[in-house]
Amino acid sequence: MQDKKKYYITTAIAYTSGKPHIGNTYEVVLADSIARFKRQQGYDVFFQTGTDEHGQKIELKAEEAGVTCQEFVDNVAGEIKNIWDLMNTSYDKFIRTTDKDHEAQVQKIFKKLYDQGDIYKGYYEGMYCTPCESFFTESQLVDGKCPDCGRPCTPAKEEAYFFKMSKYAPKLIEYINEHPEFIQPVSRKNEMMNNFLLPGLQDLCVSRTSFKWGIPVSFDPKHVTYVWLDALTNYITGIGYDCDGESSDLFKKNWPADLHLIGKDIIRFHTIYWPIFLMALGLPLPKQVFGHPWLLQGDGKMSKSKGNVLYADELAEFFGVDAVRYFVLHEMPFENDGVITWELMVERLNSELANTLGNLVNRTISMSNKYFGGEVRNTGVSEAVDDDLKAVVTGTVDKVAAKMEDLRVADAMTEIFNLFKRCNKYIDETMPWALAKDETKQDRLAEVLYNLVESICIGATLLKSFMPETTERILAQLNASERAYEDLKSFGLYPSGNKVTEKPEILFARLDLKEVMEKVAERHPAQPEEKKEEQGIDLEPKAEITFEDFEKLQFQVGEIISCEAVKKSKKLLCSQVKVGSKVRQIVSGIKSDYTPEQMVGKKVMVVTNLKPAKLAGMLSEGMILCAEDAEGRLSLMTPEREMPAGAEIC
RNA sequence: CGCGGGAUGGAGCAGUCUGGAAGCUCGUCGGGCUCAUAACCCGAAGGUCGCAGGUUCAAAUCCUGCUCCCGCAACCA
Repeated sequence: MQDKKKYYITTAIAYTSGKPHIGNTYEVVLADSIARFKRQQGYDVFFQTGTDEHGQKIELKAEEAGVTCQEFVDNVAGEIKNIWDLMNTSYDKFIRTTDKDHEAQVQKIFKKLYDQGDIYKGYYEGMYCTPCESFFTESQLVDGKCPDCGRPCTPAKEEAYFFKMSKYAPKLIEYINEHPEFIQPVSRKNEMMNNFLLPGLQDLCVSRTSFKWGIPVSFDPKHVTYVWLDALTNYITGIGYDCDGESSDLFKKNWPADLHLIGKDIIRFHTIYWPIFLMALGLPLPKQVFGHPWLLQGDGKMSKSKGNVLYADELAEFFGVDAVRYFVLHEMPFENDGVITWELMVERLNSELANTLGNLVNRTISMSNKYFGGEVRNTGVSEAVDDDLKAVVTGTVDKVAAKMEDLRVADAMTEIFNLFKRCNKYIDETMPWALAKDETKQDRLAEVLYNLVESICIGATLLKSFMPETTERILAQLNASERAYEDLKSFGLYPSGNKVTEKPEILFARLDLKEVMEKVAERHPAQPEEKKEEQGIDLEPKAEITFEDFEKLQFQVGEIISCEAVKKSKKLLCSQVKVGSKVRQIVSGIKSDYTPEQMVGKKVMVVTNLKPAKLAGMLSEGMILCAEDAEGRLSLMTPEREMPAGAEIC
């Protein structure tokens, strides 16, 4: 037996800052369908996924939750793994970046790259704003001042390690040009080239001193490894890479990866930084990186109060695991983002899964039982109509394979469902119920049912990569075993005389949209707004101040003389405000609640001794005060009686 | 001129790279059938392919300009 060809596929590792929603889950299901299909085709597949567990954000989240970082990530990683398992994903390895062997390897890699001169110690050189504790580049400054607070910045340096990206850029450009299939979809390739590679790469900061939750730099422990060198390397450490040359057999067999499946948002890191790291380590580059689109939630923005945040486990509870797998795989286009809503889920489940597939299996089994006591016989009494059915059925595997080769998973599934639709049509063409009434046509009737059962077996086998459980359920009902991949083009392998189940089980029950929506509403009651008003709004109390502190503030009535929207900004209005005899300019973030026309003529409460600042390049001399409710709606504070501009508020 | 994505029959999308009869699913309407989960099969209606120019024998597709949406970033003194 010759060695099977290997296929190493990875997903991006999920960040353990919280429970993954359906969009995150989509990626691993997509990878799973590809991995399963490759296995079915006879590849020796290794499928890795996992979690990315370091960083400042996790440090903060853990602190909020009142637990240690380790406890926090253990918890979330467990949750992620549970969802991956629930979705029936067949990963071979679940790596965590807090795994000891990963951490050790990252330290070695860091050291190696440092020793060979690719990583050097340098400084964030930039303009530093002391009060804001932030660095800015020259270009970020507004009139040479801090874009945040408007105060002057001073040149400063902070120690950090950098990776010399530019050194490898020419090699990478050459590689990408010579391997057009490397970046998928192809449209992304130009984006990377034009925006990043051709203009010249900046060196990448690979360490931080501002937080602790990370892998320490072994020779300089006040630094921790910053995300990319830590996270991206999971693809090699997970299969046993060792940079001292002691790599495992698993690594030797599987590297380079055949496919990194990632979200379109991190294409840059996977097609530029990661290949360059690999070049520096002297390793071959992955064969392909596919930046898939996103699965968005419909109904406007994702919002907990609207009750429309979708999680895989809850969807699975409503619809079943395979229905959710079907949905995310089938509804996701190749290049553009897909949409998921409860309504669409129900529609797909009813029309494709229940009507087309479930009903087909059900009616076929029912007829076999009704006419032949469940026995399915191949009588050889064929007619011309059979030919097209057989052609479609036996031709499907190649079509599916072609689509999968291009990673067009949704299209591959459509091909399989075309097979099932063809079967439904075949039933109408042959009208078994009519044959049943004719004594002389019993053998023909048997043949028709045999053709159907055989077709369904082939279709069900093809479905396995996408809906593994459904495949099993169908085959069990047909009392058949899974077909070998190479037999999917051979029609007639279902054993003649075999018996199907007596009681067909409903594969997918139709759902009533209204009922589902009611259940959803029950579970996610939209938070009534009135309730909040009744309850009032409690704020985090600020530290007590003295009267002297208060006296430092000056409030006055201001009259808005004119007002216009600030270009380049979605939220800002720029008002000319008369305070006393002078007019000053104030920029405020209230565009969402007031139009410039509404503002003009209003008397408002103004903080007049606030240090002027620049907002979106506009000078703002003061602050117009507003009340804000829980939804962020604003209301100007205006005097209850007529008051002259400039009147003190005290 | 911050970055990016989008605009195709009522809804959701494909087609755009590599110009060449406008397609899919759902919905609507009409018909057929009754084995089946009121399902299945056939047919029909419905589109200025965002707007305006240009290139071409030919443009949803290429070029130019514009409008409107949506993310992200920034900003809510």
